[in-house]
Amino acid sequence: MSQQPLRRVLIVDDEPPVREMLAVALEMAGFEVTEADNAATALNQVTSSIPDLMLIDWMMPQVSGLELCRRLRRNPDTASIPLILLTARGEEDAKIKGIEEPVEFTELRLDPIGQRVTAFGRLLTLSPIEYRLLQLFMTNPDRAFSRTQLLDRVWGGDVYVEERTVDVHIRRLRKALGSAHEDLIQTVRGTGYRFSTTDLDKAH
Amino acid sequence: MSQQPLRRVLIVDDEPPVREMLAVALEMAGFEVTEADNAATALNQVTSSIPDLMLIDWMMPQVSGLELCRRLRRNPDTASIPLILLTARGEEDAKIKGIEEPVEFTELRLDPIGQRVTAFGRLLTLSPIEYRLLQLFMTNPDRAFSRTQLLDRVWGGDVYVEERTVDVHIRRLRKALGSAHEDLIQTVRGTGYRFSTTDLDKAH
DNA sequence: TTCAGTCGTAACCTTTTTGTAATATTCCTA
DNA sequence: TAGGAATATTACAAAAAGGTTACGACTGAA
Repeated sequence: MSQQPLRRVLIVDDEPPVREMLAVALEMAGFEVTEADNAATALNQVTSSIPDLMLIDWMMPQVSGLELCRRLRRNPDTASIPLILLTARGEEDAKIKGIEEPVEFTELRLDPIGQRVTAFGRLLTLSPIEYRLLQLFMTNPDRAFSRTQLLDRVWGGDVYVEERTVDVHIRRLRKALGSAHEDLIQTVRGTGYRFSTTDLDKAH
Repeated sequence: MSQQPLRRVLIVDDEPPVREMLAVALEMAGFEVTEADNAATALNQVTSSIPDLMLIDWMMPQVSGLELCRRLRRNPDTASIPLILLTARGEEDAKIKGIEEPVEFTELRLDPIGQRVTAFGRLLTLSPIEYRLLQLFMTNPDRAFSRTQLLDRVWGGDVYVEERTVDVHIRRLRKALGSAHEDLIQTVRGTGYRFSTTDLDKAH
């Protein structure tokens, strides 16, 4: 590799580990890396210094990668930045589709486009955090999340709130879901919470 | 975006949709894209034409992305190609480490993603310590652990608890596993415990 | 500015988990 | 086969974890 004119790369990804991995790989490859953990920060950074390339995570809370691309394209100053959307693999595809397609379990339906949740066809009222929590859960069923993971992925990596605060929001979410669906949010003792419809019979 | 000297990009990914997506994005960004759906093909292509950058999927059947990187680094001709390993998001990391594949022995199944254990398909109720004990055992079958080792690896190195306490938890774990699986947790007299499906003890 | 909706925390309550000690059993070997 | 050592079981009180509720601080819209 003779020259290295493509120097500055801006990575936009809400998940620190992924960002870190990419950053390390790119730095080892000789690039100058800047990071942003959400679309807003990225847009901000871009105005002050135009990178030569942007790596953008498709799935991000609040403003998705796709939306970030649109905004960049809309602005003449940033319209010509080469963009690479980082998508994930196999099981992740479902998650990506999860942005555009409704997810449904046992009459509980989450519509990511309209950002609405219905139970038996009736609209539920969820606060923003409750909605994002539920979206994370429903797009990752049967997966246990620690409180820290939930904070990272629902609140965002840069805020500091008590872990116990998660419990309170779980409580609020359960309450909002109503008796018919509240047990879909299961407690994983010693760890955190999990969304699951398979309530395998307890052996005893 | 004045010049565009970094032209040729080789994408190595076994999944057509992901490859396609990256290819389209890169081509729109002005790059010249070549594709390979496995490590062998990639190595082959690289010898005939050295790309300016390679995007490599970490998780590929047969030869993993990481292994492909090593091979490229080993060869002086390809050692200096900038590489970007495409990893998936958060949860994938754990899978790469191999922690997350479900483990199963004789109808006893432990699912690390959901943090659940089932016996004959029915959910078992395990306390956090019991779960961690079982996970250690099942991921290290046929290996005897001393009480001290168990304390270190399940409780963590910084706590002080009596060694006898391990016995109590083994008892609880066996009980929770039920008669069909309790003997999988074998006592190694004078040493500690072991998880095994083969009962080699009888010989002497 | 007011009002309703959200949030994060602290406080308090309930349930589960855990560590130990005390007591039974089982093993081995003298 | 008896005795001592190593485990298995049980019971229980303390500690930890999670559930709930209440409340003050914010935020935005009216």
